[in-house]
Amino acid sequence: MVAAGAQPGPRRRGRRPGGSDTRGQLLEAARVEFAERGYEGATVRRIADRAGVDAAMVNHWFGGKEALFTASLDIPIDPVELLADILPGDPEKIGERVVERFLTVWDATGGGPLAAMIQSIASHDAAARMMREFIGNVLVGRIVAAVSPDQHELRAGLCGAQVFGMGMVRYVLKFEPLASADHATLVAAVAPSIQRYLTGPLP
Amino acid sequence: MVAAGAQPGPRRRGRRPGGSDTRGQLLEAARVEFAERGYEGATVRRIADRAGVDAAMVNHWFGGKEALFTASLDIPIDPVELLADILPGDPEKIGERVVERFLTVWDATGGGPLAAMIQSIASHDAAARMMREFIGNVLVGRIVAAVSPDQHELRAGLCGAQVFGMGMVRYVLKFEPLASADHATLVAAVAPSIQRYLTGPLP
DNA sequence: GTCTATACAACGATAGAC
DNA sequence: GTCTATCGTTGTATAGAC
Repeated sequence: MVAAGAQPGPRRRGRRPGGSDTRGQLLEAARVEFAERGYEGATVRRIADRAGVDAAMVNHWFGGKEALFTASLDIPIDPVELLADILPGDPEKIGERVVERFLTVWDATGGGPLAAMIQSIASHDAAARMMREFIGNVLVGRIVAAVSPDQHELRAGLCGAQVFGMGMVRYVLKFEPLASADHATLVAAVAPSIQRYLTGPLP
Repeated sequence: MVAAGAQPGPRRRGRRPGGSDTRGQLLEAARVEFAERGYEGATVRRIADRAGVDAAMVNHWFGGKEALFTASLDIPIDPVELLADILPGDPEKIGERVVERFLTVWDATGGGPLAAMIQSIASHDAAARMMREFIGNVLVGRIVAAVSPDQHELRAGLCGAQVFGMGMVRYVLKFEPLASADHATLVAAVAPSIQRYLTGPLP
């Protein structure tokens, strides 16, 4: 579609006076768009639109769509807050806190971002690599480092698989009654598995 | 639609054998392409090419790409074979057989189809609905119907979540060492959870 | 003046619709 | 088969910083 006659704001060409943070605004817009639409669904033009700049700025500042994507994944969520909520307390009940916490986070967002993230992971190796490193080194990695006696990486993978699967079935597949079950039911059902993956005996 | 070539000889009674089955060939081609490339990755032209017909046939027979997609999902895999391999034997060891069986299936395909399926589920409501019904009514549904004492749907969802998550982390995310772990290790680690979801006590 | 940030235009590719 | 829309990308002119 051609630009409509009513322009929302004729953007001037040339360098902006003052400190314009185009790069930062592109990053912010990219996080939203990638989260909402996945890697394929998000378009460079739309991200640039949201940032209020031209699409060419993506190439200028990042080199392309993929580079923008990886750059935007630097801090998807705040791990400090998450870990501060999970780690303190009885180590024998950390499985319950993990399940409860992820349910709370995903319930709030409605599952859209989770579906977008899964879609990105499944369709783009770069996204899979990013998420893999993020889960292993930051999210689950720090949990197992804090509470697991051995085999930290394997435990992290098992724990991630259980949490990921629960999110997928509940929020993406929307499989009933799991999709509508309350937190207490799911915590009681799933937490023992998480607890065993984290602190229980492993082969 | 073009009929088979005019053949010399006496006129046959009844339905003519070898009539062109454009619709069926499109379905078959669509299953392969959708499985290999996901919904977005598969193109109407390529499916039609594989079927040996013109792309316009997709519109003619199905009405569009999405309708072809849903139609192609009718029978993704053969559930009879799967269940015949899992159900017989000690009910207390069915968890082990479930894990072993899915690992074998997915190891053989290398995870590509799984990634494509996950991508389709995450990006298309129609795919999610299809898979939900397929899992609930056919795959896991028959397992819980055979071995679970109660709460069949919840148990099916929990079981599906664990299996799905394991496949996602192992084949799509490729999270080590889980991605390279042998079957025995994963069966020993995951089967107890599956077993509890299927036959154990639930809240 | 030089350099950099910016917007605009247009290109080649591709996919879906008609 | 053709048409149209849209994608990511690139080239280029311009406005302002230094």
